[in-house]
Amino acid sequence: MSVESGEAGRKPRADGLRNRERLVEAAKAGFAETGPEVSLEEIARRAGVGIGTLYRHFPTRDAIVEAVYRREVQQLADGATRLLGSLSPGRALHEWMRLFLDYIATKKLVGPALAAMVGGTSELYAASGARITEAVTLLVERAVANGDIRPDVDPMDVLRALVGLTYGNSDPGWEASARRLIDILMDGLRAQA
Amino acid sequence: MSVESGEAGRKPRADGLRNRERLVEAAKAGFAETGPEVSLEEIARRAGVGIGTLYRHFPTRDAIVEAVYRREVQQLADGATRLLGSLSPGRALHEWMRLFLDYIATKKLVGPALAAMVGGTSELYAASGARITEAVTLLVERAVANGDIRPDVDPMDVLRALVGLTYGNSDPGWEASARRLIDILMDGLRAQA
DNA sequence: TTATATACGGAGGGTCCCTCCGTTTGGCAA
DNA sequence: TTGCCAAACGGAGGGACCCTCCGTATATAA
Repeated sequence: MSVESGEAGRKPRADGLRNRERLVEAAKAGFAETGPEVSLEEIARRAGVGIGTLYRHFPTRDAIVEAVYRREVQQLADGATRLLGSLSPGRALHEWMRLFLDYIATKKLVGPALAAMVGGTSELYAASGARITEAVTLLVERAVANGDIRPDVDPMDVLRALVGLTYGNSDPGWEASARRLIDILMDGLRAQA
Repeated sequence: MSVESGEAGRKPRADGLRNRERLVEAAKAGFAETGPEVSLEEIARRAGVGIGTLYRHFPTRDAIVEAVYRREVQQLADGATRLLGSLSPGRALHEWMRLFLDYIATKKLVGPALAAMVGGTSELYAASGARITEAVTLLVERAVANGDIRPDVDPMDVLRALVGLTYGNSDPGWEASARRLIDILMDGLRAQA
């Protein structure tokens, strides 16, 4: 009675947080190596935890897929500000595009899993789309302001180009080719009109 | 030595053919009711045969999916000539459009399963597309020749309209709505320019 | 009718899903 | 520090599914 009945109970246990993190990491690796159909027991094994622990943290398969996906998007968005902190805006944009490739490689694996679910996929994609848009807009605006790239660049065009690059992927050697195209794209952006 | 070494061996056993047919029928029903993830054991159960029999006829899941799909397309294409044999060309076209709806309802279930497979889907779809195109072309040409519909109708437009009708399906009541639209479409086709 | 190639059925071994519950451990109060 | 106990752990186990293998049954041809 005397205690506030809010839900700010005790601090979450350190092992719980650690295992959750390990599971997401293991799931990401599993999706990348085995594909979206990787078994949950395999993920638990990779993470070095029991299957029960996996199910406590992620009651459904969708839950862990979403966790992986959300984290990737978050890291990609955070990557923009991080790169801007240590590089010139132009180089930050260039590096971020490369980061985008890794993101797509992950999304390519996670995407089908999401698509296979009934409903539920759109909000997740929409939310992630907004974050990515913010990130690329920030990068382009800074690069333009710094004179690193031509001023008539629409951030969304850059995003479209990046997404476009990734179509027709899944061939071996695709990623190397996409990296070369990104370099070419950057050359184009740097060329003052 | 004295016998031709071709592969025209003995006649296939009647029970083998019968069970194969039952399996395809059961698979179709299973896809329709349970969805593309229906278990192979469930299909065997529906067909009233042992699981071993299913695997002998269809060594992979893909094989039975393909069998169902191919048969549906075949039946739809055959439906065109069948209807032309018993109805006026205009009515045959109308009935065939309705038949198309059932086909789409099936394809909608089979399609995702095909899409989920890696590769292999395109040839199947391409082959079926050609058959459907032939069928609709035949129907439209006959109906035009008979004066049942206006002469400036491109068969492919009819096909596109039919496919278009089916977008945004999977809602309850979709099929009834599509049927009404087909009636309206036919009225439009009948109206002489 | 008999021989035999064909086809049948389902037991069985392996994997996976998910739940349940006895055991362990980290956070916190005394 | 110590001890309590909520929180977290792990994995056995039941059920479903996948697929293979092989003994049994039967349709066809001679």
